[in-house]
Amino acid sequence: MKYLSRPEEFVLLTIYQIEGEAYGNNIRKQLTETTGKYWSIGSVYVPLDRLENKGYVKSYTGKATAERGGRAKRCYEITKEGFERLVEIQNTNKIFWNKMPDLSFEKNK
Amino acid sequence: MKYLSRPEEFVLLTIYQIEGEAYGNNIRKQLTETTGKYWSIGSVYVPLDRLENKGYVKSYTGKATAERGGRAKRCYEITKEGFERLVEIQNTNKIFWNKMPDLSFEKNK
DNA sequence: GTCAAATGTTCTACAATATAGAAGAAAGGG
DNA sequence: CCCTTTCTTCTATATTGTAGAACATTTGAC
Repeated sequence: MKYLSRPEEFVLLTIYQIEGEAYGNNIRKQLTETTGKYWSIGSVYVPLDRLENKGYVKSYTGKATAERGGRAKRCYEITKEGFERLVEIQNTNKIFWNKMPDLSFEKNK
Repeated sequence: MKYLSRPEEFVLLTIYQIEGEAYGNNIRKQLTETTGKYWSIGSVYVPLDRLENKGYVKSYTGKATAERGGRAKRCYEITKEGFERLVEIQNTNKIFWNKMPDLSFEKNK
């Protein structure tokens, strides 16, 4: 097999979707909002590191212009390889899921 | 967080999709066919066990009527809890992916 | 200046999962 | 019987998940 894990997928996808600078804290907030679930610090930063090691994202030091203090941001952008992974995941999702009806509807039958 | 892992998701979904008896070897063949990738024995059976431990599937001993000998099959069916998980995954996929254009197309722009 | 608050990241560590494949079990055909 | 086929169990290592303490940096208030 060898797909990205779910957390890696969601982090990667979030970087792709965020408009403007995508950095750890930011990504974490977005994930919390999108999923409505709690994301610990580690469950964002660790996958981020691993994605970078695998070459799917690369980082640069963000502008230190924080609204109210704060440490320098480490911003991420997706690489070509990372993008290709996303395409692959999207295709896999299609294959597995497109044949499925809406299950939350199905449930009530 | 706490979603099912990818392998668990795919195995569970495959059980749902298979018509007739869903047992390990069967599921493995189906996964290979669906993804076009190699699935080792363990990468099917281990998630299966874990899904059962978590109560998302339950098993029963299948009919020993093999076409040409063979050990008794252990067949699986999805439980109510397992189905609810699938619904949840489908919803999460929707949230994350529905806003995305077709990336394999996007790539060529 | 210096202290507290705000914003971010690094690091560590243990739990859980992924993944491969050797070995074992059962049934049928010759 | 024994070989082939079909199928599962078991085991073991590598990789990921997940949480949060600790640390770093900047700003505003006084």
